[in-house]
Amino acid sequence: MLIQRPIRIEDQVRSLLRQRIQEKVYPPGGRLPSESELAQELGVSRATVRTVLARFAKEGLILRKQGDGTYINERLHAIDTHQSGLRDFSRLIEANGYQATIRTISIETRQASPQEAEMLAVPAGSELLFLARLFLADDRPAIFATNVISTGLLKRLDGPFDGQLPIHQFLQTYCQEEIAYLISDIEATLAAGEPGSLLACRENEPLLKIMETFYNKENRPLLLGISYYNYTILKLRLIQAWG
Amino acid sequence: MLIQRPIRIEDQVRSLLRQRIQEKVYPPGGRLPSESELAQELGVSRATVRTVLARFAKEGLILRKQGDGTYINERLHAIDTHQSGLRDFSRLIEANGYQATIRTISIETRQASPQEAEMLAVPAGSELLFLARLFLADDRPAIFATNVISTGLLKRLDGPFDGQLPIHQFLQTYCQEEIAYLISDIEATLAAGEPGSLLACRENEPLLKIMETFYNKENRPLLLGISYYNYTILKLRLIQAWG
DNA sequence: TAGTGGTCTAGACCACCCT
DNA sequence: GGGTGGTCTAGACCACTAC
Repeated sequence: MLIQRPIRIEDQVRSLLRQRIQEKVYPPGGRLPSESELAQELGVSRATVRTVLARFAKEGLILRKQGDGTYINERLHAIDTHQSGLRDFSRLIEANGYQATIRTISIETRQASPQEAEMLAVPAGSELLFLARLFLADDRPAIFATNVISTGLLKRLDGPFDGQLPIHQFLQTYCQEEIAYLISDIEATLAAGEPGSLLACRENEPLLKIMETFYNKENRPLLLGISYYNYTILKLRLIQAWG
Repeated sequence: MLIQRPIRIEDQVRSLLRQRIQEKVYPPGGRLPSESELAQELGVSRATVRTVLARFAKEGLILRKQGDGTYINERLHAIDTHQSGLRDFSRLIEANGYQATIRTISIETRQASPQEAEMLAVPAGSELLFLARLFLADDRPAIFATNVISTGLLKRLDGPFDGQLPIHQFLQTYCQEEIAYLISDIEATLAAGEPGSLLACRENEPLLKIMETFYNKENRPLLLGISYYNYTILKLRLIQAWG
């Protein structure tokens, strides 16, 4: 039996089909079996297959044609379609074919600025944990990322904190908090100061600057992030399906 | 009867609920009626209501809590959650509370560069239609956008072409082509030359540069776009829901 | 315990594309 | 005509939260 109960069937179907696409069991550019065939083969309902395929279509991984069939997007079957560029830098770096390493620049506490206090909805001057990390792609500095979080959210105030964790896992591990959504503002800026030197940029070289706020389901702001991309090493690439 | 047949029920439900949220029939931050109640009120199945709500949740417009209810995200109920920043500039400008106007800088034909020819999958030196437009927010230049398309796709070779159309409508109108998906690469650059002067930037001011390729369902590249954002006027803001 | 959203099924009918 | 994806329904059961 390919599909078994306790785990969500939808997840199993998604993993299985993604794996088959990546391993080219279904040839790039070729056609997938029909929804009914897949449902029958896996012993699940057509509706379940459809929710998985709908998600793939939204990522651009497959192209669906009414009255014809479902085709694998050969242009995207190799690249990362998860918008990881805005949430998991290690994964983004590895998806681009590099070895990802994380260097922790600093983990320290300090007081919130008025602006930080407002964005995090904490009293002015509250204590914040400040985390600065450098992400390297094959040992070349690619992204400099800083995060701040109210120490009031931490379940343990004493370290050590694992600087290798993706930020959403950091929140899970140390705060038992789940991210519901995030807002990203993207700007351009000139290399200068710490980001410039850590990313080994020439003076006044343009950099991408991304400011993020993470919220949980109660709509409470959990975390702020400011990241600097050296886009000459790493593309910030977004895929969007229409409709 | 609130919901009627010929038009897709899902679309009607989506429009209706979006309208109610925007008009604060359901108060910001408050709770929506349950799925069953909505289904009953509108005379549709719960599954249909759920597909609409799932989409809203992905846009971050609502927050869903199992065992509790569905809540309106007051933080986002006012702002545009459609990622229009990467596909419909007029809409983006208006969503930010400005008056949007489009100034056509040029519409002309020229030969494809080798790189353009490769990206559009046309023979080197093919004839391209080149379109340059400036988007103004309350008369302040905000986005300079250029597009190139193979003239081979045009159903009518002679103009005039309507420069006020969003680019996907341009493709529908003049090429009878539908966009299936697009790939956007985001970079930072320094203001210089035409983009710099049209956007009224100081020399060497940093700008966002977005390079886009649009494809149809047959995975054929239709159109290239290069856009320059003056992000001091307009934020490039992306919302992403987790999961 | 009652009510909510989350998962999953089985099946109907439609619109569309191919040959 | 036969097969495909697109839309929609009715209903079952589960996991979770509030009370």
